[in-house]
Amino acid sequence: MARVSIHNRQDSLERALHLFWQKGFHATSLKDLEKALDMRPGSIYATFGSKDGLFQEALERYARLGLAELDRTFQAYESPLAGLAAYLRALGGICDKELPSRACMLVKSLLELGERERIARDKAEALLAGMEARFVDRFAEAKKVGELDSRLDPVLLGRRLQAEIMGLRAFAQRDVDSAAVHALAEDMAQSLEALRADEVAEIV
Amino acid sequence: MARVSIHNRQDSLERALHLFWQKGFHATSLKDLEKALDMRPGSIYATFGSKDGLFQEALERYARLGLAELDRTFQAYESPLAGLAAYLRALGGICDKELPSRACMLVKSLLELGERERIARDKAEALLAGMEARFVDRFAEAKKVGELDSRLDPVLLGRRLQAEIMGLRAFAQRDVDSAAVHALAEDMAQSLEALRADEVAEIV
DNA sequence: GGTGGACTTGAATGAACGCTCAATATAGAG
DNA sequence: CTCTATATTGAGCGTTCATTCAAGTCCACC
Repeated sequence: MARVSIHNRQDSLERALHLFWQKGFHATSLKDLEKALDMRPGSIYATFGSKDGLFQEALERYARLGLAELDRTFQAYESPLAGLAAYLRALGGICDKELPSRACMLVKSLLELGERERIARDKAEALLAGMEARFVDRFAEAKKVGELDSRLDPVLLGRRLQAEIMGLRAFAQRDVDSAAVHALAEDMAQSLEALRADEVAEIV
Repeated sequence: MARVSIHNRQDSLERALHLFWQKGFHATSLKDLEKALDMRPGSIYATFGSKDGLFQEALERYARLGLAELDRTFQAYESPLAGLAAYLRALGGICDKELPSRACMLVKSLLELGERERIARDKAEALLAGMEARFVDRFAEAKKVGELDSRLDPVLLGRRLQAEIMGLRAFAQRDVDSAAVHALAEDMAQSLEALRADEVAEIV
């Protein structure tokens, strides 16, 4: 038919995600994107529509990859609580990885975006709600299999866990040493494991 | 001598703080500031030097007010743990107040600012470290008066508390209802109170 | 080996950005 | 009242912003 594209859409999106995650929406200019994607403005607009559109797709990709990692961790542990604790401990090693940012991109977006970027902001909120639901679901599962005391509320626990993760990653964004982040994550993981029904029984 | 200023520096700074806290550094333009401060660019630059300079002063003011409120809460409670729990519960009502943002401005800045605004970023980090130190100090005090088991580490507890607050306020930034935030804060407060030495004894 | 059509290019757009400075206004000192 | 010192003004600086589009490029197909 016609000329074939020299760019892989997924790959371009991955590079854009890297940049947006690192610098945030406002601080990432089209110049930056042109360089990172090795595309001229016309191509970027033909492919993604607008800077906002590209950002929203990047957000979705970020959340999709994050959820996949979450599920991978959960599937590696039969026990829901153990899976959640393992996820927390894995987050403790976030300083040792080479990432665009140690903070969660959804939280960065939630805090950065205002009324003028409402659509992207709402998307970030929705994606965060989706992650929260995943946590809630695991706690509900833990309750079902008797790991969790029946008096505990999975919704509250899920929110609390998400809040702890947000805090952990915001803390990691500071220029602190890796050991401190590991210690904090370990502490959170232990609190989580302390919810196990047989242990809770002792203090109720 | 000469013409007297028609603007109160503190008042101008307060208005700038309001704007920066609400919209963040990048999304706040000089046009916005001119309107909010009712000052023309020349006056703003004569008074504060630059947009960065104004932002840094706003950050400092924010932290100073935040620390003052912290200390006010602590002084209202003889027991360190009770003071910390009260501060958490007060944060639970953050949705009911009219604030520029429900998220912490220091965290917003930490997540938003990059290499190009390094000075302001470092300032935000330092101010966060200062708040963390305040929490650590209260936990150390709790340990000293025997409220806290001697095996617990005040530094870790302080960091954990700060992380929880960061998470709580990031959660509150989402479009959730006030009751959910109250419940989350209450849950965190109860975890904190469960650290009381006499209760810890039961599970150790 | 044209030719059609999708992809790419990059100069150009107007708007918005942070910021400057010569001009102006104003109040106290003499 | 005049002079002087400082505060304020706002037009305008050069730059950068996101975005557009006419022109050019290249491949599949006839």
